[in-house]
Amino acid sequence: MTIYDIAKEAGVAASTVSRVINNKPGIKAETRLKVQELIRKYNYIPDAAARGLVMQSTRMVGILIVDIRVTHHIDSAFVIEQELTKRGYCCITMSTGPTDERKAEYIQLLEQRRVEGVILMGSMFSTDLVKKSIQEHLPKVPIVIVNGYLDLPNVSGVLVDEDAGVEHCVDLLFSKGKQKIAFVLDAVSPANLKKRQGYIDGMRRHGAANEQILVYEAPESSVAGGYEATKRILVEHPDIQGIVYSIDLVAVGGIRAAYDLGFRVPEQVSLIGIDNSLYGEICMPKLTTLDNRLQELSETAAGILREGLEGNVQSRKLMLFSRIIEREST
Amino acid sequence: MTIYDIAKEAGVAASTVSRVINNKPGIKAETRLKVQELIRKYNYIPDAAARGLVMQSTRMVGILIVDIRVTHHIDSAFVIEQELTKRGYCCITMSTGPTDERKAEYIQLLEQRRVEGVILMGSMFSTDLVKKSIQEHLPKVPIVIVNGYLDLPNVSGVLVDEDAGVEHCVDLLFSKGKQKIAFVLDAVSPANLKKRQGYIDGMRRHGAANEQILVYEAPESSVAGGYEATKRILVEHPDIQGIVYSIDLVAVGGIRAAYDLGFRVPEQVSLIGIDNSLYGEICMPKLTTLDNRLQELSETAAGILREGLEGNVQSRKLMLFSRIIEREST
DNA sequence: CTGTTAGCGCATTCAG
DNA sequence: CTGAATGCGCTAACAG
Repeated sequence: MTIYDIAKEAGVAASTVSRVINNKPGIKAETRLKVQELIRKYNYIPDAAARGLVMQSTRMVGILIVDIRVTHHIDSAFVIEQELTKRGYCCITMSTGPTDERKAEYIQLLEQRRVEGVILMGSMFSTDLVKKSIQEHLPKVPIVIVNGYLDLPNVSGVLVDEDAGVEHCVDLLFSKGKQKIAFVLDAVSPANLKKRQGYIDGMRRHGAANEQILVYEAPESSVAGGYEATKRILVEHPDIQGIVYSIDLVAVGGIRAAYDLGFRVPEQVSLIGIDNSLYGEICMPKLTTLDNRLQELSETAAGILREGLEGNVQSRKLMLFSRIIEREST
Repeated sequence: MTIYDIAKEAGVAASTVSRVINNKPGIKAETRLKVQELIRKYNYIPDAAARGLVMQSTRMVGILIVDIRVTHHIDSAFVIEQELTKRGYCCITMSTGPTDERKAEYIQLLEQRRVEGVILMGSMFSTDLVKKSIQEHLPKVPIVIVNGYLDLPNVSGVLVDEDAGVEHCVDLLFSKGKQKIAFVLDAVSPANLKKRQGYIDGMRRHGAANEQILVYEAPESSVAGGYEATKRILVEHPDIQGIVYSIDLVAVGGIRAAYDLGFRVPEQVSLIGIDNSLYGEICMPKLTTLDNRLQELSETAAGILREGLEGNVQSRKLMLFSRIIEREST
């Protein structure tokens, strides 16, 4: 079923059908009605690709995520998708996987689909290879990185001051008399390195010496990973008083490890996560967490992309402020 | 940049460029090389929409989900997306929201994009309005419903025997001497009604009278909803011995409610969830849960859709078997 | 081995 | 108010 089929049966030209579909003025009410009736009769809907070809506009945007199963990423994608769908855009959301090569490839896939805008979810996209791929394949398309940044004229970044936030976490622990504090990293990403730096700066500011800076890396970004890392800390430093984790998911494994090894939380050791995720509300005790403003971050990113889609493509860099949500684990 | 631009600079015809791009045989090695060089020079990639128009194939599939933030739905979508992306399809994943009208509208959106296959995630899509919309808009496109079914020649369903599974949960509780058992429903969906039926059948089989069938509805599908419902049960029936929940997320709220009200789990009251989700591993005690085989369900759905995409469109109905994973809450 | 031509489904001139 | 012609970027059939 095409406009020609409709046109033939209505006894008009295809252009007339096109005009009716697009609500263009200057059509006799009678013919308009006849055409509309046929459109309804056959449930006809114009082909978006064909229309896109002539209009030079696909009304598609791409959302690249390392792994859509990660809750804070998909939560953010949800917010952005809602906003863009409302404005008539179709979002193609893809899981790239962790490797840089794949991320670059997926940018190429998006070029192939001629997307008009791109969201890159997470600091993991702030890499040189991604930058190069953007320059080669999407040099003009508005791109927004959520919690990341690349210095390119068509790329914007919305960031959170997670480094300062972690520093405040350290402050909070010190204010409760906890001075021996460790930091657990779930993976090496720009965002996590910033968090680690916040930990280091906070500790230094409180007069910690080098050997009092305790950074551990979880074997994987999971509950089990947090469990393992925490067990190691608790064994190697039984007098530890506080642990800050790069994400809630891993912190939640830490809570279990502390319980299993007989450490009382928060009396003996205080635990803090990052993300303000559902995980932190489910565990026992409930997790104190650094809220990195995912909702606002996503809304802001969607807003910037929307401006870009409307023609105002420029590079911007915004910063939001994190805050601590204190619950039962501190 | 189009094939014509490449062709002109290479001093050949557009069709020659097309042949090179598509690796067609019968091109002099010399010209092939020259064209390939220019393609690389300009990072040229053919427009998927234009190609789709002439090939009559978009290589796009749609994945409709009520809410992509629901973990078991997005986990399933991930598996399917991986499989289809690997085969060169581009997935457009959309959150429809809970209303029937929106679900029907989104099916229309997918028609507009001329998708070649559709995944409908969850039993919430087994409704008359969705069925009608499929008949009107996508009567020929292969469609697979994950954990749902519609009687249409182009629609397949992959289901889990969650009713029998819940019956086994009731059996498990009885085997531990727990006879006073309630069931909590997080929402009214075909799948949840099946689960409820399993509870009722199980109770009846163990000789329960009507007044011993205790079905509660959580005010919302969330931790808080499960908390509220459980509090009500515990207050109205302080001698309750077991509670089965329609999903882990809600069960996890129940664990907290039991703790707050001073009920010991599992000694006093045993709790069972459904989904085998991460939530159940995070909470304390860890949740016994009915594994509804999400992974296999998704793989099977992807497999059936793949067959449909390859031309073998037919209506099929498959059933997988759930199993109980016993942890600390029973 | 390669160029010419036509057409995929649509919107947009320009005539009338 | 409406129709015929053109082209968006691409592939395929047919010549040569």
